[in-house]
This record gives sequence, C-alpha cells and structure tokens, in this order.
Amino acid sequence: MRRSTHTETKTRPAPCLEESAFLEMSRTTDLLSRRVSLLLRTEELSSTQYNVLRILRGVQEGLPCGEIGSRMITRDPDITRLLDRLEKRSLISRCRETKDRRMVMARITPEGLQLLSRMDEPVREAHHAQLGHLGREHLKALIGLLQTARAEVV
Amino acid sequence: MRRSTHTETKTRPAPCLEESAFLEMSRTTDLLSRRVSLLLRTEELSSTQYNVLRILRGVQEGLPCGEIGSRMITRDPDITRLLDRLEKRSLISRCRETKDRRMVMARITPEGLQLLSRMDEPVREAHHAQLGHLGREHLKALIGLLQTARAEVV
DNA sequence: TGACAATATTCGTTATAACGGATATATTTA
DNA sequence: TAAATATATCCGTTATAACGAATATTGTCA
Repeated sequence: MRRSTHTETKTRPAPCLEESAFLEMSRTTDLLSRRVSLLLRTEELSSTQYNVLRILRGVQEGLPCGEIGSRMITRDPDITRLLDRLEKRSLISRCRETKDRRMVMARITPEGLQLLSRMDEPVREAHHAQLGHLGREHLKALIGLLQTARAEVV
Repeated sequence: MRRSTHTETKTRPAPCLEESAFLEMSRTTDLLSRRVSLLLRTEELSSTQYNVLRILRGVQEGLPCGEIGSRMITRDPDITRLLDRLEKRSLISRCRETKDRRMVMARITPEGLQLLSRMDEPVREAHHAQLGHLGREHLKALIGLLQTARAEVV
C-alpha cells in the first residue's frame, strides 16, 4: 500500500464508472486494431482508407463526398484529398451526378472490391482469433450494450 | 428488398459476431472520443499526449521511455520526439536514472498535473453525459465484458 | 579487457490529419 | 435575373505518425 494516499486522491480522482467504461473501450479497440492495421499495411492501406472503402462497398450506387465526410467527421477538403489518393490507385471512381450536378458521387471500383475481398478472410480470422473466446452469448451481450451506448449519445 | 442478393453475398460476406463486435466497438469509441478531443483541443493537447500524461500521473516515480513506448506500441525514436514536445512545454521532465544510467526517466511535472486536473472535471462530465444513461448495472457489465475480451488477446 | 546487448537519442524521410481560406460550379429562392 | 446557398474543389500551412538508419552511452558477460 502506498503512503501517499493523501496526495494521490488530490491529483488522481477516483474514476467513475462512465470513465472506466470509456477507458476500457479505448484500450480494447486499440489492442484489437493493431492486428488489423498490420494486415492493412500489407495492402498499403490506412485504416481511414479501409473504412471508406467498406462504406462504399455497402452502397453500390455510390455516395456524395459530403455524405462520406459526415460519416467520419472530417472536413470536406480533407475528404477530397482522401478520395484523390484512393482514385489515383483506381480503388474508387468519381463522377458528377446528373440530377444535382453539384454533387460528385464516389463509387468503389472492381479493383477496390477485389482488394476488400482479399482482406475479408484474414480480417475475419483476426477477429475470430482475438474475440472468439468470448462465445456467442457474451458477444451478443457486448454488441447490444455498445449499441445501446451509442443510441443515446448526443 | 434488393434484387442483387446474388452479387452482394459475393462481394460482402455476412459479418460474423466477432467482426460485428469489433465494428461496434470502433464506432462507439470513435463517437465518444470526439467530445473528448474537443476538450483536449482547448489545451492544445493531442490524445496521444493526454494519454502519456495520464500514464505518468499514475506513476510518481516516473517511467523509462521504453516503458511508455511499449504501452502504446510506438517506436522508440517517436516516443523520444513525443516526450520532447511535452518537455518543451514543461509538462514532463526527464532525468537519467542513477542506477542504470542507460535509462531516462520521464516524470510528470506540477504543470502537467495542473493541466490534467484542469481537464478532469470536464472530461468526467463528458463521459457522464454520454454514457450515464446506461446505468450502473449496464456499465459494469460492459466493463466486465471488455476486460474479458482483452484478457485473452494474443 | 573486449564483444555484445540494451537504452535512448539524432537525423532524415514520407504520408497524412487537421486547419483556414478562397474558388468553381450548380442549384434554389427572392 | 440577381442573390443566396450547397457542394466540391484547390491552395497552402502546420503538426504529427510512422518508418529506416545511424550513433552515443551504459551495462553485462564471456
């Protein structure tokens, strides 16, 4: 036991449950992400880029740049450059919308889809290896709690 | 209902529970972090820097640089520069250990402690506002699951 | 003592996130 | 039509993460 309980309570307040939950979440996400990042590096992809590609895979019609930005709280000019980099590698394509010609739709290309599908199996394996020990019930409980947590965040 | 079920199953495999759990975790951490990042910005602190300061607050004796690095999987040279920036602002101090003179101990300074304590209340409020609706029982369950998840990660 | 290992540093590089500001284009509305 | 708005872009800036390579200092061990 430490002798300096007195000063410690002054400098380091006892964490409340909400804070602990956040810390646990950060640590766990961090730890689990490491393995995925290693996988991504083999394809020279940042996790932001991977993220965008997966979002676009979910939407065959494509998404306007602004929509992508709002899903990640990134400023418009930076989304443009992010998409620039992906387009240069032919992983996405852009074309101006015919209806509202202000908008530019970003779509994932066949190359992009291929890249993603190359990653699918290893990524899934990584997650299975890292979280499989929890078992179905615990996993479901965890997912449910996280969804609940996010549902009411302002 | 979409017509292209056929192609979709090919391009986007149904997510397994482990993968969903990871995604939920990432999204939630991401969402919750935004508010904290805004707070940190008022002190011109990156979340990595905040992280290091909090680690050091927990260890009055200080930590060797390498130890800090291993807690965050960052290469040694980059830790050095990270600490450089913090030292320049007098938030930490460094001094060579007398026993093993290869090691340099990093300690948080009174200024660093002050800064942290300025953040404590707002950070806690942010977490409370964002996660308080879960209630004690759910929070405890969440914390427990996350710890279990991390316990066996290789 | 001499060879090796451990620790931290310095230096240089590249890519990117994040920000501010301005501009081009197209749409909507007064 | 003219003004205001929305969308995306271009430009430049700074700070930093991430990587490789080399060096200095100290400790350990044959």
